[in-house]
Amino acid sequence: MSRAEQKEKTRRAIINAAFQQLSADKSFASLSLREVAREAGIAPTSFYRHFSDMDELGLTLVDEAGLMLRQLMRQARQRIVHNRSVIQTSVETFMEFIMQHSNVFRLLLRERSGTSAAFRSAVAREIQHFCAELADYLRKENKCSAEMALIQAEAMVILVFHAGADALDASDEVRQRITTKTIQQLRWLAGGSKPPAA
Amino acid sequence: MSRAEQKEKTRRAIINAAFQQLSADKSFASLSLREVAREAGIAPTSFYRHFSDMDELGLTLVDEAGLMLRQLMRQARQRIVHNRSVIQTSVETFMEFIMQHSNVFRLLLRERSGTSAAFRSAVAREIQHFCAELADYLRKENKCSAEMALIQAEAMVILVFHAGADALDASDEVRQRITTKTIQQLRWLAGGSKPPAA
DNA sequence: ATTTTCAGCTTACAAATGTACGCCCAATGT
DNA sequence: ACATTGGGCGTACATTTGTAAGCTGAAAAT
Repeated sequence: MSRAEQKEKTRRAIINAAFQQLSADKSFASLSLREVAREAGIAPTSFYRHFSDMDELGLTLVDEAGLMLRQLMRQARQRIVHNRSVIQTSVETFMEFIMQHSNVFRLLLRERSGTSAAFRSAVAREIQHFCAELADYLRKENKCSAEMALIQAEAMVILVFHAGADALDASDEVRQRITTKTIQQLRWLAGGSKPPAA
Repeated sequence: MSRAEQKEKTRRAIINAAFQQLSADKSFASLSLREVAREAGIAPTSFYRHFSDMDELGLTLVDEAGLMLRQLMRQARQRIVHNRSVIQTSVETFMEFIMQHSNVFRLLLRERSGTSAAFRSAVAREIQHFCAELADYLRKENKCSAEMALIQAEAMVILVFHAGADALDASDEVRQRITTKTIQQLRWLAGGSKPPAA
């Protein structure tokens, strides 16, 4: 194996190790360099060959999470075409998605209001992308102003993300109820802004 | 000073020390027993005379935060009577409140989706109280079902809390914009549910 | 073929942490 | 007046942490 390939491989091992350790009971902040190195199967000091410190690793994780968000958005859009309710389809897709990538989602959720300013703004940036895309869709669909569309999109994203957070630790049955509830909430938001004066 | 009085005094010193150390860059999880003890002006081992461990202290903090939430609710209600818009008054009161008690609010915000299950459920309980009170108000005001009122209240609380989180670290000007935005979002929610079919 | 590069290792150390153990002494109980 | 209680302290120890220094061996460059 070439040297570059090998290096990339261990780099991924570190990233995967970090994601793996992120669970309901373990936040990124509570993760230690040594733990990650152990899980990745390398010596603690070898970590520095790839990242200058844990923060740099963290920002990489946030970037990866951002990629996943975009993937989610695409997936939701594809399903919308040949289905009934846009909102219902989107929320259900979202729920499926976060169950599959729960640790990625947990990272975004926690660092969104976490202790590191760098992390907070990195997460905020990713979520802004997400909101902007949704706002664009809403604007075209509802013919409202770009400003209102963005405000509406932000509210929707907050509600969906929050529902996701609750759903992560819930049973299938409770998750179904959360989904229904969220759909209702989004419908209120969507309905309220459609007619500029009605 | 009586012994009981003295004990209560140090207990409060510990609690205050903990709240003091909670800032934008310091979560409860990243707080160490020794740090708290140092700030409170006692020896590390004296901590155990009041709390069996940091978790017990944490739950106490959450309880205190819950008390403050109820105080906030009362304060908002008082102002509503002799003012114009209910939503505007409430959101503005909320914003003022969290600026005054930012560390208390930060605790609730972080532990809401934190790493300790005990904390999460404790915070969830406090927020549920808050939602229930609001839902009660909405039900009477809007004559909608109790179930819908609760779902609506939950959405509102999530949005307001989230706005609060953003506002904490923002400039006065940005905070004003956040306030306006939130009011708009709540109005959509409120408007959507008032007429059961319209 | 020889030199250079560099990912990964081992060893080492200082700092911080949680907490067990036991002493002290002033408020309380008898 | 004497005994007990209990809050606060100092000491001590095992762990865990981040990271500095230096070695090794194989891939890459010459």
